[in-house]
Amino acid sequence: MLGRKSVEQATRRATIADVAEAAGVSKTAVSFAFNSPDRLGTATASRILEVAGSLGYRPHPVARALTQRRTATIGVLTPQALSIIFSNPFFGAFSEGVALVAEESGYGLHFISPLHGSLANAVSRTTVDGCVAIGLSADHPEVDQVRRAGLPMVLVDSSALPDFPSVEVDDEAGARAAAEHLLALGHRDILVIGVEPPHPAGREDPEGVMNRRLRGYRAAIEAAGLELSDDHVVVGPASIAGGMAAFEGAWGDGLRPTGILAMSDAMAVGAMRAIRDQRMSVPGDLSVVGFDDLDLAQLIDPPLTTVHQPVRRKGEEAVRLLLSAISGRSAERPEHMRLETRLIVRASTGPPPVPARR
Amino acid sequence: MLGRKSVEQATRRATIADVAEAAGVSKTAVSFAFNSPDRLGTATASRILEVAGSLGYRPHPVARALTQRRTATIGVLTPQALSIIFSNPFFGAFSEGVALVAEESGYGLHFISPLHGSLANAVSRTTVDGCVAIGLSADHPEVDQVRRAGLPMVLVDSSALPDFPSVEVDDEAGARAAAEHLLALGHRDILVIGVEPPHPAGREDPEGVMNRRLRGYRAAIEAAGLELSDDHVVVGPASIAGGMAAFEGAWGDGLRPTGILAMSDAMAVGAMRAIRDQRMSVPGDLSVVGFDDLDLAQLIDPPLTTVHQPVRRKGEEAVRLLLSAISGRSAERPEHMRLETRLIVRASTGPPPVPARR
DNA sequence: CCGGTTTAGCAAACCGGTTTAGTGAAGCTA
DNA sequence: TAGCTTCACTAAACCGGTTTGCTAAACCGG
Repeated sequence: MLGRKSVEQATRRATIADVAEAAGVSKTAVSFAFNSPDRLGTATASRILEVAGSLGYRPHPVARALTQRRTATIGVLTPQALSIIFSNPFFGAFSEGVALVAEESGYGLHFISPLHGSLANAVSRTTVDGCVAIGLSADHPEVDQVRRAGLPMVLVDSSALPDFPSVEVDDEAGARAAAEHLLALGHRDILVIGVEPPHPAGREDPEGVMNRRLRGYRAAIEAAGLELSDDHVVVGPASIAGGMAAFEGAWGDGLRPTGILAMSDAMAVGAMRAIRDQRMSVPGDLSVVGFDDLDLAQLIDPPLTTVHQPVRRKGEEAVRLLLSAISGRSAERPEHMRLETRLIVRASTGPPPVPARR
Repeated sequence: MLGRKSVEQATRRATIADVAEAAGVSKTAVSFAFNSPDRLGTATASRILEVAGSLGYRPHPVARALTQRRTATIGVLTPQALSIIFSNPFFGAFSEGVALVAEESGYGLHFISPLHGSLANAVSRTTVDGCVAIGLSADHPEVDQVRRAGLPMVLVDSSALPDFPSVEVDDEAGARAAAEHLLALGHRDILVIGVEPPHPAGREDPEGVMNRRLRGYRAAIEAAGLELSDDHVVVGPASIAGGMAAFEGAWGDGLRPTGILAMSDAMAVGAMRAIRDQRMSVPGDLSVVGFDDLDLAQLIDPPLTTVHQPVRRKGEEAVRLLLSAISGRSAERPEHMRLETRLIVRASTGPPPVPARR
């Protein structure tokens, strides 16, 4: 019975014209009854609503969005497939911040990934009032398409573009602090585990997060009179598995560092797991420093020394900037926020082992 | 300069009529050029596309959605605010599965939470082709609204409704296996840490996940000739903090269990942390069993004994069912899937300590 | 060179709402 | 009781596309 009923309703959804006819009024009146009841007589308004209810009428959201030029939705642009993104705890924390501000302002969230290869393509099919792009390199062709579409956008963790507002953190200073910490403990042989840029290799953004952090590491290392050679920088996807693979690769190549600088907590955790698999201990044999300071970092054993960045707040601020751009009350010049990072020392770092075997 | 340019474009976005006029053709021709170029002469089609490009024209997605009656978007309905949901690793894994299937079918993802209190309200404002609802109790009034709106929907982890397809797991069997494991190890005093239903308290769903798992635990305990008293069941939000608080509360009330059955991995982790704070060890002093088997479970120390459920696959299957409902090729009767659970024994469980103090 | 079929393109209707400009009746002032 | 407002409501235009039905020209075989 229910089944049949729902089939009938799926067949033909009630429209505003149906309600108008059933109630013996104009479409305008029905629209008023829903949107500005004070423009109607009390009796008429409530009768219309009643009729509408009995017909199961709901204003069609798409039609409404068309006339109001507003979808009450913001898009989150990600450089990778969503199925990869959602397994990344960093992204979860970021989304938390995004969701918090979006929700309290009555906006829904739409996640947009490079559908069938092209982000621009995906964006142009999508019904949003504006979007937050995370980790998009600024020279991406997609960015230009968005610009031409006239869609408000805020960039997070991208090299800043003058005409879009942006939110980033002081990656370089954070990275430098992490490296200085290891150096101060006495480490001299340091391996950097970097996050692989998701973009099709080749065009690499010199202002991307990867390179900014690398500059910080390198600055500290060179200030100590040492050198960071290219073979001491390995990369992989920003995941636990990626961290394991990166460490195992380097170890297999014969590298024997005493300290590891990982560009994400997830990779640091992966490295720690790989280290344990080699029957070595953290921080006894190797020290590990992460980046992000996710919940994860305190959770594991030993708790991870890492560079804290306000991931959640990045999401919040990005949406705030976006909402003000959408409402048109944005400043003359787009705002560029740079948030702080700081080193959190926990138990995954210590002095290097006394040189026994080498 | 760029700034001014983008302002101008934001002022007035090119429409299909603009392109038609500039190219000296009809709106129809422009539409054809984009959607079925073979209905136009090759020269005309490419000229139109060129003109469109120079004007920065993109078909307006909302207008397109209106005529095509399709938004290429599916909604994910959550019972709690998104800012809470995204911090839950269970949800991340579930979303992964959802995203995987949605993306490969060309659908975008829209997350819908109880905006301003009402989920139904949020749903009716949202432009989606169908939705996946997770953890919604079936007697929710929202469900009826969705039914009346004629929107295809799939229920996950809800008590199944006959006229909506659904995906669930065998919670009861999984819970029973977990309890039997503790009992077999010799535990006699067991504390259950349950997930608090997110709904406004009062109306509790006897077929909800919480109660299904509780039945499983209870069945095993009673089969062993013991009893699970009400004060040995504590609840809290399904998070690490919730697990800590739940254990601390019970301990503070004087309970001294030797085994803990937690209804989520996150709560189990929280309990383990609280136990360590009390200077006790897992599994030496207390054994802990989780539920879900997230990545988390293998990551922590000691690795968590837990009930595995195919979280990610739940997301995948739910979207598959939804897509077939959307395309109208759904079966006469909605399909109800029940996936398997199984106990994974790791290192967080062991025999109870020999009775020393008591 | 003729009737029939393709081809290329257009005008108008349509999707389902919102909004503007206006109309007739009732209420109020003088 | 004329003239001005206010009230309750409506017809028609509009948002920006797609789709249907049609026409005129080009093509074709005989």
